[in-house]
Amino acid sequence: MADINFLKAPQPRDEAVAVIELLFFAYRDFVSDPDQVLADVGFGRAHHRVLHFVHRAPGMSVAELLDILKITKQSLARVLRQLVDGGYIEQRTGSADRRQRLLFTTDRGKDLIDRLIALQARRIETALEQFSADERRSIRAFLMAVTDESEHAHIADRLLPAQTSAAPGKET
Amino acid sequence: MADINFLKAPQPRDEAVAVIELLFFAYRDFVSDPDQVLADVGFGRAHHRVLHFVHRAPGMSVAELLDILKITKQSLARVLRQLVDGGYIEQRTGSADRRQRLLFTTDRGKDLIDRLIALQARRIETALEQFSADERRSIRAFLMAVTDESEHAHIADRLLPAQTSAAPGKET
DNA sequence: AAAATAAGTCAATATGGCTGACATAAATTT
DNA sequence: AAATTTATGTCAGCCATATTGACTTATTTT
Repeated sequence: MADINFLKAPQPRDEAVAVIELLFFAYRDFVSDPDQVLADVGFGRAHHRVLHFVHRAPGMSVAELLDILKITKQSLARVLRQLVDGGYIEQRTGSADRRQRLLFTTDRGKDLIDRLIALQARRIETALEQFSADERRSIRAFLMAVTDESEHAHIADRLLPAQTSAAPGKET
Repeated sequence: MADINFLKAPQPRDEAVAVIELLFFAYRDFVSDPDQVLADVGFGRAHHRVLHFVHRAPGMSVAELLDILKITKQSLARVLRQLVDGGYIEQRTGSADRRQRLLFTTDRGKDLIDRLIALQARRIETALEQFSADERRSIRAFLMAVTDESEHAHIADRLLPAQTSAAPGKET
């Protein structure tokens, strides 16, 4: 077997470097899954990211989206415009704060993002199959730990509950 | 605590979506660590990636590097030229195949990549601290499983042995 | 009324990627 | 030996995504 070495218990720095590279390879391959579907509708990965997060947290403001993506509003502008013009995303004036433009996916947007998520989820589900519930918990906890501490509350509050709330009665 | 939900055991699709997002956040933050250092020398993330992999597998050919990065030679050209012109990477004609230009980091290149790796490794080491050796093995195995199957031999052969061989006598 | 905020826009620029075409040298095949 | 293939480099043009900076409009907060 060629892939035995990475399973060894290496020195801390070596282990970190291995994980750095594994993160690169994993990310490189998993973000490329939707490329063909995106190209067919004339979109890129930036459109995918916007659609994904709007879908996952419907009604989010533009400012919140910018904060998740960590890009400037000028960068978002073109991509969001194309998504709105193409009928994938809808903007509604906020009721509490009428300055806000709250973002929602349309049926068309939902159809597209569902197809994109299916491609990536298949890869992730397959990768997770070999692990126990505890091991999967560790994997999720590790990825969270790699993320900036300051983002944790953000992520847990706005994104992850949206998914666990779909499976109620499943406490701790 | 706000970040309890992601630790729950969710439905397969929900779990996959959570992991997709966690991968996005983890990658987003960990690749940004070296940005300031890179900007100081006038380089970007593309230079970092090239320097990293050349450093980790000294003497690799241009073709091998392209295969790892999954970009075209025209995309690599400018970045590699700047690294060579700046004295960070050295090209030597292959002895077995004189068409090849084998790539090596110079002392200058090693100094820079060492600083960049230190930044990312600190983040990864900190994230790994809370996990046992078995859990860490699972984390590495998961990231490998997310990567295309066809890349496994490549990664294990060319990259990871270079790091475990640096700590000899540390078997299993 | 004044100041701050949310969003949008215009303009210029940088980075990193792409395709296509072509050139050179060296290795391999016939 | 000639023809072909391979490894690399290069020119030219283009596209997608991102940046900074300046400014506008509508709305909310002070």
